[in-house]
Amino acid sequence: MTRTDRVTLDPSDLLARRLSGLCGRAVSAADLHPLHDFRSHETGDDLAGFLSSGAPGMRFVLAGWVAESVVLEDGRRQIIGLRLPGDRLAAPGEGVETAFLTPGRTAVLTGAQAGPELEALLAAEELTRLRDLVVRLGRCSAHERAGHLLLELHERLLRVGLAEGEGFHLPLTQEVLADALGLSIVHVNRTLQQLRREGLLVLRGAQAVFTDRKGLASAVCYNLTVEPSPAPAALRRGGGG
Amino acid sequence: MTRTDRVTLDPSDLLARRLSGLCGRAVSAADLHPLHDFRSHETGDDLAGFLSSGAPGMRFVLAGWVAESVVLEDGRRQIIGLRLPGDRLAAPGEGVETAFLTPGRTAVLTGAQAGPELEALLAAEELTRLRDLVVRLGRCSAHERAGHLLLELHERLLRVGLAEGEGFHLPLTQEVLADALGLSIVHVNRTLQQLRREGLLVLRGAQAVFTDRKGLASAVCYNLTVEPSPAPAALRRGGGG
DNA sequence: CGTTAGTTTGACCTGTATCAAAGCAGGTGG
DNA sequence: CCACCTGCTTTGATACAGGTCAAACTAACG
Repeated sequence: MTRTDRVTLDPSDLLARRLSGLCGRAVSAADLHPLHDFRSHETGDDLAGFLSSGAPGMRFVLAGWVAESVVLEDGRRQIIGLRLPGDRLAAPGEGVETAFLTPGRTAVLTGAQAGPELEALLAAEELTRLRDLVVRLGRCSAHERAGHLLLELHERLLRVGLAEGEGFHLPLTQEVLADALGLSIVHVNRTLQQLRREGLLVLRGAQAVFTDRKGLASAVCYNLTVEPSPAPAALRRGGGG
Repeated sequence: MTRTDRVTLDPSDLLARRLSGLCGRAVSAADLHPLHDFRSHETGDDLAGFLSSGAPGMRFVLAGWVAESVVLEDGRRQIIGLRLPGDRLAAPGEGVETAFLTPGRTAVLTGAQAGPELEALLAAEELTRLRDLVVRLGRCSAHERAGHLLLELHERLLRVGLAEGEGFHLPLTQEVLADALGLSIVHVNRTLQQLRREGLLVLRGAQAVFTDRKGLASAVCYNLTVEPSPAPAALRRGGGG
């Protein structure tokens, strides 16, 4: 149904990959045995009650994209975080709304892995991401913001094996992008067009491909940290259509 | 020397006040016995090495204001956090620069109080503040940003007893405000003027006084959470010099 | 096919940045 | 005590990035 399926991973495998990268040591899928309480979610599902239940364990996204957003009284919306497969879902703060942007799945991790050590690493990572977002919104142009976000998403997907090479699946409408970037929807459209015109990016439906990732990164002050493995032939050939 | 002295508190008392508010239960100054390693700092002192030392315990600001900022290659600067007396100083993340904006003092808290429970509360608080900042930068006008920040600072000072009534000491240049608000320095100036013209605010040197705090709050979508105690006569009379 | 959600385009407006220069205050040295 | 810095604030003129409004286009879907 969605193109996400193209790259399919066992959920434990995806999470193991994610946590290995985070902890700096190997975490095998076997370690994640106590992954349970799998659930499916529809686009738009609000996770508020579900996450505030205070049940023990950590809840992770296994598939689909989740947005955390704040909505002001007059309707302005700001997305303060995007959660991708492998990311932890934290209890939403006061006034924060957490909802799936696509169909997706979640599960709960308990046991030794889900201890304070992991908690600390996840918290640090979220803090870093939030700080980057502050800088992006406070001091970057529309052009930079867009490139910056796309590069970040790509790297995060690479880390969990949901992207290979320079391309990735971007299931976001321009409206969602606008809310994530602090821009108007019309301006997002024009900004993306410019990135394409500059030969930095190709967008075909929900598929995004960097045509000059390093160039883009240096153009928007993004610090690349993940090396893409070369895209396997299967993906490169059959990719878009 | 600075006007901060006008409202002087015992450091343990200030910190006790801060932590009581945070934990939702009384924390007495006596509990904070293991407060030690007091240090004085000058304006501009960079705290990088000092905070990354990995020494045990939590380091707190006792006096003065600290800014955490990120500087891009081309010199653009974004302040991602302001630390006021009573705030914890966390180890700065990659690329984050932590420095005193005024002369100040710090100390280390160890022992039972400085446990994971407090750590969690502080982290949650910092997360909330960072999220507010994201919304401010992403979806608020200059006018709203400025009002929002001033209201936040005032409430934080109220909580530690460094402000009373509607006034507070604001030791920030317009350049620092600009970097905190994601605006140009010139525009900060004009924005503050507008707030004054609207009768919401009075600025006299480094002293800021709200003339219509509730009005301002509702004008900028700020959710007030702290009730100011009425300003004591001494402050109201002698206030400005 | 009509409907709906999303994207794209054009015209126009406004908030904010930029540049340059003038005021202002506190501090220093003559 | 005055003249002179130096850092900060204020003002004016001008340019531009990005917002808003409205409408056309596209593609998926029943």
